Amino acid sequence: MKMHIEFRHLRTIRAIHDAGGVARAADLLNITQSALSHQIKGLEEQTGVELFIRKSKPIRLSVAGQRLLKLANKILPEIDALQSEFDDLRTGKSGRLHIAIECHACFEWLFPVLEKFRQKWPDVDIDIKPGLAFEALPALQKENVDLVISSDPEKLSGITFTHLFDYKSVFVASAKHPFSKKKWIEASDFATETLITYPVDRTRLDVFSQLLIPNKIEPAHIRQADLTSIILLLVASDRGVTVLPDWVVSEIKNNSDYTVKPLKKTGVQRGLFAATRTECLDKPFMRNLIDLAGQEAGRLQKD
Amino acid sequence: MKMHIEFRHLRTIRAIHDAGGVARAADLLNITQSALSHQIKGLEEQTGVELFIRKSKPIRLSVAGQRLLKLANKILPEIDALQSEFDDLRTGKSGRLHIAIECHACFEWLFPVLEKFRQKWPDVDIDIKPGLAFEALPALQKENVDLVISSDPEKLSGITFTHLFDYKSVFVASAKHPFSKKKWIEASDFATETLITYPVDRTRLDVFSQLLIPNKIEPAHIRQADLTSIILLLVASDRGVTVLPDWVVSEIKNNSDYTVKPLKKTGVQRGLFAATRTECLDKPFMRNLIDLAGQEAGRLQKD
DNA sequence: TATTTTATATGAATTACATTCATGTAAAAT
DNA sequence: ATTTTACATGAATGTAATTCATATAAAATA
Repeated sequence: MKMHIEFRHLRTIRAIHDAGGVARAADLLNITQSALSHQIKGLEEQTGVELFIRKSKPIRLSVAGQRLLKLANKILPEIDALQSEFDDLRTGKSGRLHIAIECHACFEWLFPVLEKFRQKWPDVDIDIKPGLAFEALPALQKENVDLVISSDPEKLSGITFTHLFDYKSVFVASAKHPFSKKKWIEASDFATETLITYPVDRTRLDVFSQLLIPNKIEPAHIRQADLTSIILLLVASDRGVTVLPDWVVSEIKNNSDYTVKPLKKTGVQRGLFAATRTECLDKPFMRNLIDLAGQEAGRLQKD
Repeated sequence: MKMHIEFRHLRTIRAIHDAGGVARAADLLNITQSALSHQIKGLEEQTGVELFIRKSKPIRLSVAGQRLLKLANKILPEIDALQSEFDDLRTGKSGRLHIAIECHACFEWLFPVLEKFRQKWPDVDIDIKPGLAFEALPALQKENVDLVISSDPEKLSGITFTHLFDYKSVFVASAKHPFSKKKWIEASDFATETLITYPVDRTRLDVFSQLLIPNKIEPAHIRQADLTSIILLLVASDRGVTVLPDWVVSEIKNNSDYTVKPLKKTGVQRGLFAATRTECLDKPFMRNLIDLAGQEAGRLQKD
């Protein structure tokens, strides 16, 4: 009889020990006594050792049997634990939420959202994957990430874009800057300026994608800074100008150090979207994250 | 499809991960690709979670799949370890050696034997079970113990008695004791004496079973001591007399503090036996223990 | 001690289910 | 665009686990 040790056998050993006999164990396992008898016989042949002492009548575990029982007691709870982890995954109590962000400024509002989220869904594995500028949506399709924050919804099979909020890209300069007298800023105005941006690809910056590239304008200089607060510091000290989402500058709108102007006469309006695999929208935690993001956006807009 | 997580699945997950794909894993496991495909599909239905990401072409483990892999890497080595432990048990490299001793004085020569044995068979679980005076042989039959040291071989089914050595039970008293003038000691001589014995049942003491009980003699007093050295100390200071195996007293034979006499004119000769379950004699470590016991006995006799 | 009861073993039949075979489908590579 | 590679799937097959019917043997009981 060719046969491996299987979980069935571990359950059997445990049951025979707990129930104190094959017949009672059979009841416990909803199986016939005969099946168990065959089973342990097969197992003994497989392993080559006697697992039971058959000289007394409810049979007892031999030394080898006790060793096997020890393993059973170690292993069986682990599968049970695994199953309940899987249950959590299935019901959406736990899961993976790896995020790619196309829009760099979004960190500003995303972090508070994730903080709230983390408290509500402690079992969800949250991570932000950097360095996925272009590949963010393919990565989403390939399940390398689970959420992409993007301003450019595309029609992609299996991917759903959920609108979070709209914002305007606005020009920010020092209050002393000559452009403070202008009503709005045109693309050509940048030709003589030092533009301060996040250190990411141009295509991910609204000022380029919406204004400078279409108009084929190149700023006089470009300077990069990681953090929004650093950018604003540089701008305040007149080391350059920048373009930021309106909700980022809302806090300095009434600060006399800065001047804030719309881009073009009409302004540059953009939307922000949460891209997910469509089936992931069924997961409670994913819906909840999108809800929280919307709420946080509303809060920012009000300021 | 009703199905449990089985070791097969753990091996499969591991193989798919190691080989980097279902087809290669199938080779590794000497099974068809189709079988694995069915297998993992069944497993996913059972567990209720997707274990693989099928959007890329060699399929990759999902979060849940990685969790399962972790369990596989934890559990699979444990069965391998168990199997090799079972191999040791089967070949007799390891095993259980629980000993019951009917004759209390036997500790004297058994301990050095066990010490040698322990060094040669480090994987054998040695223990001495106390409190099995009468029940020693039934316990042996029921596999509660594996070796009984006994002076009274019986014909019992499945039990083999191996002769270890013969010894004489001899009378020991202080050199100042009046009996030092006697050629030998009779049962009736004990009627006036304080007899010092091990604190065990009379039937396990040669002086009673071979001399006093058959002759219906009761010593004047009985005093008990655990250790042979204590008994000899008491005897030396003339607090009583005792009866011990000759190999126990060999070391004090030429000591002028003691007088040693045979029991009865003919002496009381006894044999010592190792009782084991017959099938256990096939085990190398059991034969070796009996050999070692014989050797140790020879050494004691020479003194 | 004999007898009944309880507990396990076993051979044959059955059932369940894992595997294979043949083929389809879809992603990567050329 | 086409070929190649990798996985999926339905039906058939084969194997092994389970059941059924019954034997055997140890404990309990009378």
